Amino acid sequence: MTNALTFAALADPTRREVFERLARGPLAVGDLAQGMPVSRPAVSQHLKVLKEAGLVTDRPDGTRRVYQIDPQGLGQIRAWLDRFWDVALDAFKAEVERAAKESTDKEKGQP
Amino acid sequence: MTNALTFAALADPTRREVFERLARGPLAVGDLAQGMPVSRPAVSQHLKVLKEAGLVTDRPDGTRRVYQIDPQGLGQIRAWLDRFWDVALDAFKAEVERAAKESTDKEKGQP
DNA sequence: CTCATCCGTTAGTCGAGACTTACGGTAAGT
DNA sequence: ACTTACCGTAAGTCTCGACTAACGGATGAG
Repeated sequence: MTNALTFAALADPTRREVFERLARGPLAVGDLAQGMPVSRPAVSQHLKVLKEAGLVTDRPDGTRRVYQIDPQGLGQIRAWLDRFWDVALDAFKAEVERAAKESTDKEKGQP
Repeated sequence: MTNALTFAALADPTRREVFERLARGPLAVGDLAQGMPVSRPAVSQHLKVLKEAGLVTDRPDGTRRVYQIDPQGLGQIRAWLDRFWDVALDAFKAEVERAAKESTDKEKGQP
């Protein structure tokens, strides 16, 4: 159950903002923190969490450090999601039919 | 961006455990809390969060209350995921090529 | 009409984590 | 060599939320 890190990483709004910005293209930490409501070290800490979750990758570029999206983390969530997708739809469909049946029973006065 | 509630809901391990149990079939709160490491009120609070996130639905059954999976919440995440899936793969592919080019440049001594 | 069962809510505690400030370390420019 | 730019990390503060214990409301059985 290693996807715990991935869910925890995407739970924070600031971290999702960082991630969505990186989705538009690779960025250095300074450029990333530019225009964000938090300080640069805060962004750096968030990037560390995202990296440990497999959501981003970093690469040194001189004195700068460029971050970029890593599909691996998204793959984790997608795999988890697909595990429940079909069963969730089936369960919901069954529930709708059950509720409909109960409703008709109520109209006729259930024996 | 209403999916904030969904991500926050799935971030907690206990809540994911509850959700995964419900994926195997509808359950009442007591049966759900049975065998879990937390108290019944804790489970009840978690169910409230999951319900507000659109991940579960509840239905009264006498003095009991049966909870069941709601596909809506999963749909939220899936939609969010699909927004980044293609662009993430493309970005990663471009990065791989860029790294390969840099590697060959280093071997030949980059002009 | 009790009595028992099942559940949600409130009050209160406690630990996790999000943030800032300050610091040290590395690479490029002059 | 010195300075500047850029970044990660350590220390400290503070808010949020996960949890338990206790209470109150609603339903079914006797």
